[in-house]
Formats: sequence, C-alpha cells, structure tokens
Amino acid sequence: MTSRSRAEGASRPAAGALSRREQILREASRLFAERGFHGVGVDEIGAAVGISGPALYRHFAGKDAMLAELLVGISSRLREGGEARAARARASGQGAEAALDALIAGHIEFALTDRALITLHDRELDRLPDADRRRVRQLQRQYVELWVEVVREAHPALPDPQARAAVHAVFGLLNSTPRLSRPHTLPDRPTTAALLHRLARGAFASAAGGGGGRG
Amino acid sequence: MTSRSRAEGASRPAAGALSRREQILREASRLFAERGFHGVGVDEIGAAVGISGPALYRHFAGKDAMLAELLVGISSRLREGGEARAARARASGQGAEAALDALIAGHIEFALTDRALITLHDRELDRLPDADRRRVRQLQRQYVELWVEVVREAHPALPDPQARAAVHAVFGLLNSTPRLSRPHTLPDRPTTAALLHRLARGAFASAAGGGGGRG
DNA sequence: CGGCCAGGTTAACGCTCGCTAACCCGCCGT
DNA sequence: ACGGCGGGTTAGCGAGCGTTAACCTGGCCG
Repeated sequence: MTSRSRAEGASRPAAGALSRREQILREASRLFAERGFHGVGVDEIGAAVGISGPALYRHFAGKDAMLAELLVGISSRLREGGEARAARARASGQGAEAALDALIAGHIEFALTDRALITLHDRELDRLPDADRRRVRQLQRQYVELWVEVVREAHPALPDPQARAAVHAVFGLLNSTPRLSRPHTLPDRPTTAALLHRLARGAFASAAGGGGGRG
Repeated sequence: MTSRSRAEGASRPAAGALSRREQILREASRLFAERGFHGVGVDEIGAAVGISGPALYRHFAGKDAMLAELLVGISSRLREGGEARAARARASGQGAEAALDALIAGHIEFALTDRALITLHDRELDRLPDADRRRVRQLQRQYVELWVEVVREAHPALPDPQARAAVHAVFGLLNSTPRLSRPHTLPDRPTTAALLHRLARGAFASAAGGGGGRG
C-alpha cells in the first residue's frame, strides 16, 4: 500500500507535470463522468491520485467544491473561447458564416479534448450547491446567447425561438461524441471532427426550412 | 398524513387510470431524470405516489429493478417502433429516404412524449446491474444498427464508421429536447418536432460532404 | 538548530440510504 | 362467517457516505 509514494519530495510540479490539485481535478472529472457524481466516493478519488480519502480536504473544501470548480472552469473556458473565436472570425471580415464555423470548430475542439468535462457539463449541473449552479448557468446562458446571435445573423430566416432550440440541439449533437468513444469503431480524431462539423453546419443550414434533405 | 388515501378500495385502475405499478414507474422516471438515480431515495418515490417508502417492495424487487424496467421498456419500445416504422415505409415502396424520415419522426415522437425516459436512457445506463445493462445495450445496439442500415442506404457515399458516428450524433441532437423543456421560450410541440426533423435530415444530408453549409 | 506548516495518515462520527421484519386491515371467494 | 392475501404501515438494521479530529513527518526559513 504505502509503497513508492513518498519519493519526489513535495516540491512544485516539475515543469510539465500537474500539481496535486490538478491531478485531483482530472481524476475526479474522469470518475464523475464514468459513474456519476453520487456514484463516486471521496476515497476513490483519493486512491486515483495515490493518496487516501480525507487528504483531499487539504486541497478542496469538499466534494461539492471539486464539481463546482470543474463546471465553472469548463463553462468559462467555453464562453471565453467562443467569444474570442467569434470575434476573431468577425474581425477578419468574413461575416457570420465564418463566425459560426469558428464557434463550431471551437466547440468540437473542446468536446474531443475534454470529453469527461463535456459530459459532466450537461449531466451533473443539478448536483451543485445553489450559488455555484447559478454561476454556471449564467455562463452557459451567455455561451448560448453568443451562438444564437451568430446563428440568427447567418440564417436570418430562422425565428428566434427556433434558433435557440436549434442551438441547443446542435450542442446535443456535438456533445454526443464522448459517449461513442468506447473501444467502438470510431473514425480517428480529424475525421470525427470534420464529420461533426459537417453535421452541425448541415443542421443549421436546413433549420430554416431551406432544404438539405432529399437528393 | 393518512387523510384521504384509503378511499377507492384496492380494485383495478378504473378504465383510463394507471395501476399502482405504473404510477410508481412514472414518478420514478420523473425523479430519476430530475436528480439522477443515486440522487433519489425510495421514500421519495413512495411519497410521490402517496404511499411511503418500503411499500414499493410490494411491487418491485428493489430500486434497481425499477430502473431496469424503465430502461428495458423504453429500449424495446424504441427498437420495436423503429422496426415497424421502417418496415412500413419500405413496404410503401418509397425507398430509404422515406424510411429514414419515418425513423426520425418516430424518435422525435418518443423524445417529445417520454422526455424523462429519453433522458434516463442515455444517462443512467451504467447504474444497472450487469444482466439488465447487457440486455439494454443489446436493444440499443439493434436500434442503432437499424438506423445505420437505413442511413447507409439513403446516403451511399457515407462510409460505415462515419454513418455510425453520425447516427449517434443525431441521437444526441434529438435527445437534447428534454433539456430545453424548462419554462424557457420553446416553440410549441408541432413546431419543435418539425424543426428537429429538419435539423436531423439536414445533418445526415451534409454528412457525406455533399454540402448543406453556406447559402 | 528549531519550529512551522503543507500535506499526508488513521480513527471515528453521524447521517442517509436501501432493504427487511413484524404487524395490520379490508376485500373477496367459498 | 371467515380465512387468505394483496397491499399497506412503522421500526430498525447494517452498510456506506462525506466529513472532522487527532496525530505525524519532512523540508524550508530565520
């Protein structure tokens, strides 16, 4: 049990490595995504980083606080990344369609990289204490709002409520990736990213009724 | 507490009403969808149908059994409904596109009607005991397989792994509906159904790279 | 050199949960 | 008339949970 752990001293994370705190967050997100927030015990999270149970409380106020930090983190990264990409695309003067492409590409990037977090993000939100949940919801709302604006600009024929619903639906589409990541036959990452991009763009394109079906 | 309950006797459900067992399943699915399987206690489920805690064990072997029955139920209804619709569309001789439309319409029907179940279906599967989980996964796999066949026939340019990924992604799209059903501004049901249908069809249509983006 | 503190340890508490036990009662068939 | 039983009740057990307490230790700073 207490085999090799004590080596290395307790210095800082040595350049590329993760701090204890980051290790914990990473493992916690993996476990929460796999078995659900309530399905994972603190002892398990501790064990996953080589320490045991209550030692986690040296780094976090509690189990809730870990989930809160994960969800607030990804929500703000999504929003900030989205704002930045949309702004950049717009600055280059290519119009709303390019901005929408940038949003889609950014979201796919997130979804394929931080798969566990994307799962948590729309699955365990209700397990947060009120204050954190409100914060996360606010960030999510802003992110959705950003998308809705761009979508409406790119597809002016689409009424607002339907644009909103379409955005949520496309999130569902893009966020489905984590679930099919099992050892199943799944194309490699660039192929998957390109496919998801086409699917999302095609969905928006035919949302307004313009077609996209039939051959 | 023991106010009005004892009226009505214990006869059968009186024509249109639900049996106790069905009441329990309905409330359990709602609660599980709202707060997660582990987040709901048996006392709560009992209270939701007007009986208390352990009385549930007169109807089910345990909490697991309720979830199992819910998930097996919806998985088989999805599969059977899908097979039937696809077969009917094909029998009418309209080809694979009509069959795909029928599958999409059927799934939307399910998603908009049994919202809680659709949520559970791709969220709480891992909480099942092994035997039930295998059964549910088998049904899901068959349902996916049915879609993949129809999609490949409707869009022959799409390679198999990508068709498979596209099907999963479109499930994510269609199943996203439950989450936006809050008191938010959401179009009425026929509008939502039509929108989802267009989104799904548009996604498949541009999956093969044929376009669907741009205006 | 010595004390502090970051970051671990194990023990234990209290609560909640799923489930069982023991009991009860009103309906229905004989 | 009455026994069985379907379907309820409350009490309570045992396990597992998140969390706290009490203690230990090795490196760094004055």
